[in-house]
Amino acid sequence: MRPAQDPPAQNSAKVRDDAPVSASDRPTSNRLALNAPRKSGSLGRQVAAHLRSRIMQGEVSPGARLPSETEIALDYGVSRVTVRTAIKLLESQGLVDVRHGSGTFVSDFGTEIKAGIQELRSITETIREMGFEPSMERHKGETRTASEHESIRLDLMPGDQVLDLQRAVYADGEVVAYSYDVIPIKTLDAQMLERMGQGSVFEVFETIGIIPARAMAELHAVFSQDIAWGQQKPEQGLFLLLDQVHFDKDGKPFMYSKSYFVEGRFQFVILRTR
Amino acid sequence: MRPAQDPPAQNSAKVRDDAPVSASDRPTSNRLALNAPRKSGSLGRQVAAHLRSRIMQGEVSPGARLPSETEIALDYGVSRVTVRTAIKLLESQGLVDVRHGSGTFVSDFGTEIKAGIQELRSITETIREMGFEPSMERHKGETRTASEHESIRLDLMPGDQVLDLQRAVYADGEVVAYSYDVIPIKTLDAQMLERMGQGSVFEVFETIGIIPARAMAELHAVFSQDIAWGQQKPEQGLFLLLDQVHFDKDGKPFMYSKSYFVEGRFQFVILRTR
DNA sequence: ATGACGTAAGTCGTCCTACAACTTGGACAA
DNA sequence: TTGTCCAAGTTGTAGGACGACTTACGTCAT
Repeated sequence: MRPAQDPPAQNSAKVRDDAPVSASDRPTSNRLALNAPRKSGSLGRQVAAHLRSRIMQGEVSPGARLPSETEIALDYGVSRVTVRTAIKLLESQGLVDVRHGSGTFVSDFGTEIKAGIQELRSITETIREMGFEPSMERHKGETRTASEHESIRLDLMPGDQVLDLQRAVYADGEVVAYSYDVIPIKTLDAQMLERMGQGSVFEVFETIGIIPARAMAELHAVFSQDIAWGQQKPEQGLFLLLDQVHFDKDGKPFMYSKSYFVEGRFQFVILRTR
Repeated sequence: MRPAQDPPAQNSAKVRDDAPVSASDRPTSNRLALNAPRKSGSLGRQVAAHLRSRIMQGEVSPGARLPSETEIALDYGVSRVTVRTAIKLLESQGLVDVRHGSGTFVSDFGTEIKAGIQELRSITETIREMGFEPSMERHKGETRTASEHESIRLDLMPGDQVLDLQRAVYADGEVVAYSYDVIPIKTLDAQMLERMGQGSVFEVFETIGIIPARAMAELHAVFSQDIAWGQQKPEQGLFLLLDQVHFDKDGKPFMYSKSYFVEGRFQFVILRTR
């Protein structure tokens, strides 16, 4: 799985149009039209999310200048302070580049990245955003007692029960990863347990009010024949392991997952900023 | 190399003192005392850097509340707006947690992370910050013509010369990574070329005014016997490859590096935020 | 015609003041 | 004891103002 993204033609011969995007071919006002992404968080975050989606959809091309903060503020009907917090957020994500006295520009990477590691999304969602059709196959889904190692990471009492999910993740029918998830069943009923196995676990969590806020992950290279299974089991046995614990906004861990990405099938891109 | 950091005792039985840090046992004012980190960037960034170092040095313990924005503003002699931009920056780095109506709290991770992938630092510097003594051994250091692949990534003309650096990176005398760096020699003189081989290449770049602003990296798992060399060559042959291009603030690529981290010797921690 | 210079407009950075939205803890009444 | 309400403290947003920086453009001397 290597989405549309060869050696990113950074800034070589790329045309840079430094003129702000014309306002003619888009709605005359975005006031109160914060409906594209979901409607949560502070006003600044909402504006950030909306700007983000506009950038992602290519309304402003990479390298081009955004409208000035004042214009955006008028456009959305918010104060310039709010716009600034929104832009600061996008800047910290490497999506835009703010230059004192000059303007705010869409980063040359930005739009291509999307699936950077630093953004907290489910694998399923990431695959879909990259233009592939995600699917899953459940290999195992049973409740058992948490191991000591898992109890520590998930902040559980000894003997607590967990849901052990083992699944293969596909993109357009090709296996890209093997997922080993462990979820405390404290706050789950039978119906939830069943739904967990189907699609994205994050969507299920969302329905019960658990929204992921942070994840603490370790990266490892793994060489083993005991990880993959099924028809498409890759012969090489080389994986990139993302070993992570997910936390909600209150800092409570709600899932411990080991994701083994088949080397070469999934492109990990990291944008590091100062 | 597994620095002091076992299963991070997240939020289990950790004592949370929600009282702001007392102002008695530290300088009564931080006004104009922005000397701890280097003195660059906007005022907001300076304040952020200073707050960051204060947090890192444990002046405020994880989970504890920071002084209010108003207090900090008075303390540093800046406006509350500036303090807010600083805090927003720290929040985006996952260092603090801002709660509306309640206060700003030091993240439970925060202080332990430091060496996350997302922060742009040299390997040398990272090792030092983790409490080890970094050293290097040069295996090769010669100039040659750039390959086509390298020319594309570094935005070079065909036939341009590059410095090919092959080094082993040690932490407390133990090899942790093998570094393959490619640097265009356009803007380098003979003296610089010599210094490149010694310590951190970033320090040399800094002296000639090139400051890294972004890096675009790919992650891969690699299994090969042709990467390591020297006395301590690990027998396993399993590496985590960080394949990255470094850019300065103007978006010009100035180095292409492949860093092969020996699996198990170097802990990669990623903090993902919403 | 060409280049250096100064000027002015545009944009982000910072400041000030004020109020709204939210959280927390304590006072108070049932 | 329990529940409700209120007040104080903190972060979020607003509006206006000015400083710092960048860029484009016109002027002027060469």
